[in-house]
Amino acid sequence: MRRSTLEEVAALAGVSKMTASRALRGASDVAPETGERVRQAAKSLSYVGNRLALSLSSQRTNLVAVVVPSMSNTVFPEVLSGITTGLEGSGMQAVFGISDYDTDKERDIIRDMLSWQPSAIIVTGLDQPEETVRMLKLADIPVIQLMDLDGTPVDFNVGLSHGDAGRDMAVALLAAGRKKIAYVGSALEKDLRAVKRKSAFAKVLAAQGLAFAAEQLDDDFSSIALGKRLTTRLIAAKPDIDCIYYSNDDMAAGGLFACMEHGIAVPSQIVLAGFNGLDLTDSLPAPIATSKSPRRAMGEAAARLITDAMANGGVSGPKTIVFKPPIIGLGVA
Amino acid sequence: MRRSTLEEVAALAGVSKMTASRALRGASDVAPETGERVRQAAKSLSYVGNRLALSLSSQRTNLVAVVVPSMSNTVFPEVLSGITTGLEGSGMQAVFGISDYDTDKERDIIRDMLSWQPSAIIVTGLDQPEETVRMLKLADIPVIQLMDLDGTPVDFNVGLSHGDAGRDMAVALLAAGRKKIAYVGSALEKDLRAVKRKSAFAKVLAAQGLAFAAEQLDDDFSSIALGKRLTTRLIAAKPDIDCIYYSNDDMAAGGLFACMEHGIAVPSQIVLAGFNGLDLTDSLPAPIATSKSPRRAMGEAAARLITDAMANGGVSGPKTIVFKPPIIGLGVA
DNA sequence: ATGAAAGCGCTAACAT
DNA sequence: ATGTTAGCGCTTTCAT
Repeated sequence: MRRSTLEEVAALAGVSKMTASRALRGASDVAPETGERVRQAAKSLSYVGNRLALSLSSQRTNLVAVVVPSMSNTVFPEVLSGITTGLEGSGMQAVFGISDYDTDKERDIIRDMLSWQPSAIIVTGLDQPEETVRMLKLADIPVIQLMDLDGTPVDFNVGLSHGDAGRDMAVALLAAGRKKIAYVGSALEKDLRAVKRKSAFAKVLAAQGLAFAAEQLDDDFSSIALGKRLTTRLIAAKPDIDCIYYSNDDMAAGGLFACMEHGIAVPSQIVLAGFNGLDLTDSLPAPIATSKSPRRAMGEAAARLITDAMANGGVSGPKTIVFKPPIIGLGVA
Repeated sequence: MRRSTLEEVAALAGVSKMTASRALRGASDVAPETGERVRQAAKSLSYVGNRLALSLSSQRTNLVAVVVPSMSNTVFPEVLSGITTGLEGSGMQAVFGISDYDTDKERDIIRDMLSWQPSAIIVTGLDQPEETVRMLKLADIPVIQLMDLDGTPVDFNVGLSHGDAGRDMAVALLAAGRKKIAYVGSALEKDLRAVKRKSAFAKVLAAQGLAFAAEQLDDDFSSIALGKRLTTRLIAAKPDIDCIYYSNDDMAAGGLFACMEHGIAVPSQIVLAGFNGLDLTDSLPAPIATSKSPRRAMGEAAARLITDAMANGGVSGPKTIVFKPPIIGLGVA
């Protein structure tokens, strides 16, 4: 069954296309009775407007393109959820793409999304290669770089400093009396923000004449299972450490399970520290320290930035929104 | 900076729009040297095609609309990930919408997605109200109902029987010698598939002259924290149970943490059973039983169904693809 | 191998 | 309050 068009609705209602168009958009200047007739006609034909035509004609899609690196880390679904919530009622609609932490794929996806003429675009992080940046600039729409602040933004920037997060965690753990700190990480070639945290953390150690007492890395993406495996390996190789800094909470949670299996008391014997502040962390059988990143809030802030920019016709407030993740799970800070 | 159009590219290359169009699509009948000139022109203008115009004109979007109830349960991101993987290289592109387990919102989102003229649509479950079903049928594109098989499909159907899953788990737990089985659930008014599992489970109990020995329910959506809270409440109220069936694995994992906190041995004293087979479950400090649902595989199967339907011009194989989730984490089955 | 004309389904802008 | 004209940027179809 071919979909019916506005023209058919108009014919059935005995009016012109324009009047039908106005009526269906709840327009101002349509006679109530005419409007009713049009709406009846539309209903009886099960008319569904064609947004391709609408957007091509009106030159506005009200689409917000969003590119995130992954869906398997719960962090990003939460961000997306924040974005959709923040966009609700604005007439804007989010469209998602996944880059798999691959900059080439990211470039292609962004190009693809831009071809749909979105009204704004949100990308993750600010470490896009030059070519991608150029595309984003040429698109001539609000560009929001989300999650990270450490770098030079193209346009809008919402996030937190991963450098600061790593630094703060190092300071906190040293303050808590930890001395022999190991690092456990996943897919560091891909996860640039984890690298930023790690480097800043290491710098604090270095300033105290310290260094990571041991390290376990893997190319796979973070997961509880991987955290468990690497931790098991780590404590076998280096049983005398008193703290482990992980690339994120998934890894740290897996680390906790490894410690439990090996009868290591957490946090008294070894303190475990991650990043994100996943909901999971407050239900765990032992506390792990973490920097609580406001994922939904960042998504909502990005959404608000866009709706504001749309409303004010491009004129807007600050281009950068800074979040500061508190450290939790370390007892008294 | 206004985006350049095909016309401008053509002008710069000194050819007609049509030739430019053909060249950029890597067309068959373009002189190699002409093609090169056009591609140069496009590059120098940073030309990005307008897919609205393309799709409106060609009457094909190659968009696959996907509507899932939630993003916070890791299950759905995994399904989406399976879909995108399965679509890769087919020229099709997935677009996601979230219904928040709300049938009205689902209807609106589906209507909205249909207005973009997708080439196919994937929705979750087959319990859509009549009005939504009518819209789906009228869309006149392949419709895939995913995750569930218990009901009457509109068109294609990929999933597993939640009734069977509940029944099988009940049989397995009884076979394992469990007698006093409690139920812990979340948001059952919304999560119809969890209800199907629960009902089928209860039916097996009834056939043995048994019933749930206790029950803890909550309106909130499933989470580890909620599972922990409800389980704590349950074991306080009814300490003599020997098994708990949960609405899903998140809840069961929380249940495990509650048991650990209260010194209850899992699985010797109480067996915990969930649903999904989340990756998390094999890293946990004690085993929980679960039905391992093939989430990525279901997504990929749906994607393949679509690419096949597109390729064969609508003619295709079976309309239904059945998955059977094995029960794991119960020792010998 | 290339081009011209027509049109996809809608709205913007200008009538009336 | 309603209609008319033009056109969004591309592809399809038919010429050449």
